[in-house]
This record gives sequence, structure tokens and C-alpha cells, in this order.
Amino acid sequence: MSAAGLDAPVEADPLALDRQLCFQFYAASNLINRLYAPVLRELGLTYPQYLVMLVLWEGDGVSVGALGRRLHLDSGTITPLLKRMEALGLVRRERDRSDERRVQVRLTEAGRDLRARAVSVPATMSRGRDAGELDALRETISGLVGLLAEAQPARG
Amino acid sequence: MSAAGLDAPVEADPLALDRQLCFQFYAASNLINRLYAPVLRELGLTYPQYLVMLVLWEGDGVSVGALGRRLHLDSGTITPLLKRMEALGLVRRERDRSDERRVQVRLTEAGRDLRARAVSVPATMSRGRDAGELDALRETISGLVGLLAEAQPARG
DNA sequence: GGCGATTTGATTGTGCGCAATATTCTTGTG
DNA sequence: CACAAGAATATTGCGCACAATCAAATCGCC
Repeated sequence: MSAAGLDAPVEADPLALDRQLCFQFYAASNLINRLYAPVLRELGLTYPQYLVMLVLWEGDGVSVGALGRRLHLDSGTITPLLKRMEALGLVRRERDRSDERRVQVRLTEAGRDLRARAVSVPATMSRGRDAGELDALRETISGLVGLLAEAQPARG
Repeated sequence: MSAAGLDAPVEADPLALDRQLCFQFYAASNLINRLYAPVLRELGLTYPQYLVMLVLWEGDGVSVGALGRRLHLDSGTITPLLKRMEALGLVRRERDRSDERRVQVRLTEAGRDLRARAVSVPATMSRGRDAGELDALRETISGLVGLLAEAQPARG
């Protein structure tokens, strides 16, 4: 039934969009971001800002570099992001006294208080989905993220 | 062993970064993009431009709207992206004669020729990984993308 | 102490990604 | 044909995201 009428195995187009795992991740990431946006808007946060807050709520007082390693982002992304968050009154950026190359990021009172309004976000977003499935998927992708991080050109 | 010394089940922090499935997708998408960048650079493409080319190589002559639905992107993203690709000489943008609201996107000769240099990209990127695992993961995430697309506020 | 290599952030420039809005065209109704 | 309603794309403004580059501070070795 092949167009060429040959007996050779059907060779699917390697460039077919739907066969690209990368595209599925790209689409999923964009779609997830779009679902979170209106919920986080209630908190006055963008999605990457929310991630920064998650790190700071786990343990306050983190250097810019540590934040970047945790979120897999570089300083060119994080520095302006933190400046906007500082302008919002959520964090303070201050030079480390003992090593003036470092900039420590700390929560303000408002930043700490915001946590109470954020605790419901994960439940809101996963409502109606099977928790076990989501957990299993998270484990799988977490492993992949680990591999991808090691495979990075100049960061492995 | 809990800090409070209670018998209540250990309630893990719902805001822990590593427990957020959304973050795993976000990180994976960024890391994948970073892995593709140097390979696609050889072709003179960015990652989203590569995705547009994949769509056009599957079937030339697509409207901006159709392109957006396929890639889950809106016109505010795609229009300037296509203009850059037109400046690179890869595509042409022309008004549909029968419905002048529509803009059809077509490959140029150079755009068609680029396909030959792109066919090796998927194999290059998946080298050293188990094809079966990647396929299974793709199926899983493809299903999730379908659900996420339906769950979108004003597009479902 | 002096001095080059390294580490750490900041800056600059380009390219997405999306909400909100504007513009242009088609369609339906009379 | 005129005109209102709707559809499709373009424009604008803001916020990431990263490569490349720069500046400053620390570390290592002498």
C-alpha cells in the first residue's frame, strides 16, 4: 500500500512533528504555564517568579548562583527577574559581607506572608487528576531532567 | 521523628519545588531547548523556527492560524517569528486570494532544501537513549498535552 | 605582597510567548 | 448596497531565556 509500491518496511517520517518528544515537552510546558498564569495572577506572580518563591520558602537566604542551579536558569534570566520581584517588595538583594561577589536573596515580610496564599495552588492545579499518576509521571520526568542537566554542554 | 513529635502522618510540604510536576516540565523544556540550540544553529534555526519548519515540511501552505493551533502558540508569537524566517529566505507570507484575512505561509526553495540537512537532527538528539523508552514517554506526554489543550481557558 | 586564573553577578542584544488591543476583511441581514 | 457582527491576523507592551561579554572580587601559586 506504500506510495512507491515496495515491500520495504514503512519508514515513518523522522521529522514528523508529533513524533518529536522535544515538541511534546515544549507544548506541555507552554500549556502548563498558560494554566498557571491566571491562578498565580491572583498572587501577583508570574510562573518563574512563583518558582523562585518556592525555593525561598524552602530555605531563605540563597545566592543568585544557587537559585540558578536549582531552577536550571542562568544569571541573565534571574537577575532582572529578581529586580522585578524586589520592586514588588517580595525579596531583598544584598551583597554577602564575607564574599562581596555573592548576592544573597532574602524574603521580605510580604514575601513570607505570601506563602499562606500560595499553599492552595498545587491542589488547585492538580484537582481532578489522579494523584498517583501525576506522582509517577513526576518521578519519570525528574529522572529525565537529571540526565538532561548532566548532558548540558558547559554545566555537567 | 517529626519535629513536633506527633504521631500524625508526615505531611510533606505541598510547595516543595521538587514535588511540582509543572517545574519538571518547565526545567525539561528549557534543558531540551538548550541541547537543541547548538545543533539547530548549524541549520541557522532557533528551536521554535525548527518546529515551524517541521509543520511546513509535513505539508506546505499553511495559514498562520493553523500553524498556531498545531504548535499551541498564538499569533503574537508566530507573526514576528515568521517575519524573521521570511527575512532568512526560508518562507514566504502571502495573503490568501479567496479570503484576504488569511495569510498563507509557504516554503521557498531554500526552505525545502533545508529539509535534507535536518533529517539527521532527531537521530542526533536521541543518540544513546533507549528508543522504546522515549517512544513510551512521548505517548504519555502526548496524551497529557491533549488534556492540557482541552483545559485551556479560551481555546478548549 | 604580587599577579594571573577563576568565580560570581551584571549587562547587552536577540528571540520567543502571551494578553490586550487594533485592523482588516467577510458574512449575514435587510 | 449599507451596516452590524464576527473572524483572522497584526501590533504593542511586558516578561522571560540565553549567548556573549564585562567588571569586580577571590583564590593560588609563587
